[in-house]
Amino acid sequence: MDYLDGLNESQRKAVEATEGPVMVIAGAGSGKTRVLTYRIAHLINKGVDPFNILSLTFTNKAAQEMKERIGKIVGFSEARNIWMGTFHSVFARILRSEAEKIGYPSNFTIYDTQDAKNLIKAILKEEGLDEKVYKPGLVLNRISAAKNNLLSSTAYNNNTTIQSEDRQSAKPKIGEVYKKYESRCFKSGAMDFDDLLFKTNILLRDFPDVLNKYQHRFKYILVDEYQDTNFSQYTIVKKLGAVLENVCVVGDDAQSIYGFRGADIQNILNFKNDYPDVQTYKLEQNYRSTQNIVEAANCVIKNNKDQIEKNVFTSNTEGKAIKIHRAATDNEEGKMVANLIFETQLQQQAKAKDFAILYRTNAQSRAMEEALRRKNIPYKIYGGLSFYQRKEIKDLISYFRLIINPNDEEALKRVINYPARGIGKTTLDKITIAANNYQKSMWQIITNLHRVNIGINNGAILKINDFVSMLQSFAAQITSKNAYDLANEVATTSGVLKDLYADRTPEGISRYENIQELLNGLKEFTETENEEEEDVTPRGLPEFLQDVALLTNADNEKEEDKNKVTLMTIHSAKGLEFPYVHIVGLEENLFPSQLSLTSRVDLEEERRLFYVAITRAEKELHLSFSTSRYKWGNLMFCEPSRFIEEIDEKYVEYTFTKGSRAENPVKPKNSYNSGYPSTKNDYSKPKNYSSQKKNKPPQPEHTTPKNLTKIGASTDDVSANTLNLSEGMMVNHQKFGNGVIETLENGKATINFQNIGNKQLLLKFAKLTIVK
DNA sequence: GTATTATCTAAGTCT
DNA sequence: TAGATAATAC
Repeated sequence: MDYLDGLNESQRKAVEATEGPVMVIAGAGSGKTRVLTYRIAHLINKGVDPFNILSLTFTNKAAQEMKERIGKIVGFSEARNIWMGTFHSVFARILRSEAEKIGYPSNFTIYDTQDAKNLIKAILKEEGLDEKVYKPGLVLNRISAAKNNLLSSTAYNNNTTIQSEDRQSAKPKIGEVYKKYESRCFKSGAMDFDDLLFKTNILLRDFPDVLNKYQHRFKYILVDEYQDTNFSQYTIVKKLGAVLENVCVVGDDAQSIYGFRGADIQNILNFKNDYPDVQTYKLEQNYRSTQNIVEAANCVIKNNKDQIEKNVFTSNTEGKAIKIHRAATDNEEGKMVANLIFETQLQQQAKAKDFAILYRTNAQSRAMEEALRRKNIPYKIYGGLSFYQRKEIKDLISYFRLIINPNDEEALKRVINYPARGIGKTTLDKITIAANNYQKSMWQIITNLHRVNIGINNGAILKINDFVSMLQSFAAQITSKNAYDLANEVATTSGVLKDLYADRTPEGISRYENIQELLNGLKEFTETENEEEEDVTPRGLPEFLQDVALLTNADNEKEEDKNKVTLMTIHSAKGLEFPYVHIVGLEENLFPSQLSLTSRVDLEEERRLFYVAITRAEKELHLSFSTSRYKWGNLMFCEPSRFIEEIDEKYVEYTFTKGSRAENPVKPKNSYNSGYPSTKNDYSKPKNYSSQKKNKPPQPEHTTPKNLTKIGASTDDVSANTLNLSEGMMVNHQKFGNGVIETLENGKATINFQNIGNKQLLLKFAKLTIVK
């Protein structure tokens, strides 16, 4: 089999060891995907039915790409039958066909984080709990962690450790919220992300026949990125593989970066305890990166304690030194990176798609975007708000969701009064209370208003009835119309299109366009008539909706986005590679994150994150930091990240003089290498300013004038206003027109406007101009 | 009941 | 600074 010839010794062994438990420890860039691909292809060539292979990947995109690669070896008609996808999407699919067993409808809704948070908020309100104490995000995290450890709300409430934890954090009612949350989701026929795994576990635990069925269906199980599985996922794999034990896990403990999501690095460290006769293979040769990059990554990771011993090496060329850049502000950093990319593009004939800018937090993308835009460098951003999470899209999709599952409470609440149809807060509150009283869903209440009097006045009842019959008429068309036609009908009849069209502001126009884009997507979906599947069922709305909630931006990359600079968080860069990589924002409290500094475990995860970031690079790696940065609206000083220092100096090159403070960081050519300072961490930052304090720092001495005005602009304007104004002055306000200042004290002014009389304004917000 | 305006608070990573 | 929510005006 000639496809095996392209593999090295250990890769080949890992591919050929098809029977029994196998663990592949794959260093970064060591051809892990290759092994997985060939292993599956090899199984199929050996006669294994693709339907009997379950391959769990970390993203849907990875699954898609792998399928394509396997298809090229064994043929696409075979490859498409493999069960392949993320844990979430594969088990969502299985849950749909088995849902009734656990009391769910097969058309259950998948709640995304937004939906889940909204539900938590509603529950907090009903329970009279203070949102400031019980922060919805935090409560949800707690519930999520519980589910990932397979704790139901009952188990949560009976667990003394957890209860005392919650009491100690002054949030003893989280357990009750969890209980309500659980039952509300159930009543709504909804599962959140964690439920997809949690309920799968319930299914496999309580229904031995189902477990048995899947144990024999999935004769071969492969799990990619095994180091990032949580207990819930681990248990699923363990159970499914318990009979045949053909479980192959691939991963790298050094790249475990999802601890916050419950991922347990012990799963991979302890794999051999679970399967004593495991065959272990280590892939240690890196084919991706230059020697400098590989060695730098090794330097960094050796600072961590817990790890499986391995020696990642490469026979690639030494490559260029890793460049370290300093900037004065976050915007400067953006400019600098944009300039570097621009220059490299010219000098090395590189394409835009060869570059990636990686950051720790999504908020950092803004400065990068702006700089790239100014230089006309095409870019694309992953993460942040996905298309499907935009308000207008979610609104329309909520209609779709309701058509398919009318009990979906979060969808109902979103659209029952959007566009405005006179069903206000009071009415909604009454419905909610009734739903809770009768233990029914909101939909069940509003479709039975003629039977129970819950104190809604007749006018409102009429409006509700209109809404209900509109939805019912949509639902009636579900089989007769294809997804696009029905969606169009919904968008028009519901008034969503009209409402968005009426808004002619630029944002409004873009919202309208987004809806159009969604409809276009649906059209395409409808027209690609299941060409791959044998059965030619027309694709309706239910099929489209099935796992929209699980889609991310990466999953629907457009053709025109192919040749663009990639901007993403390091987390989402996992598994990817780029010739030129810029890691930005290497500052203490940002990377490593401030929240990680108190525990060794968290700090080690940050370090692994840095390791992941470094090892994305093939040819060139640039690290940059800024000496000041906006945070929560304040300019703060930053210290360079400790991670920079962890790389041996022989692999790096500073593009500025560490001791001075006057370098222009944009021009690396003649400024690097000139004299390292003897003291560590001396990056010319004034020592008396701690980045913890929210002091307003002095202006950087040698930044460009342009930048200076930009930093100071907003604050200066305000203070100018405050300083120059005095009582009796005539000022102009954008909306209120001209008026005379009557009083003026601590940032507040009472102004007598000619048209509307007295008004109190905060000078911080009011954009006043002096008339005389 | 709805639309506009003022005020508050938040930015850690993802399915 | 922005988005979410509370307060206020209509």
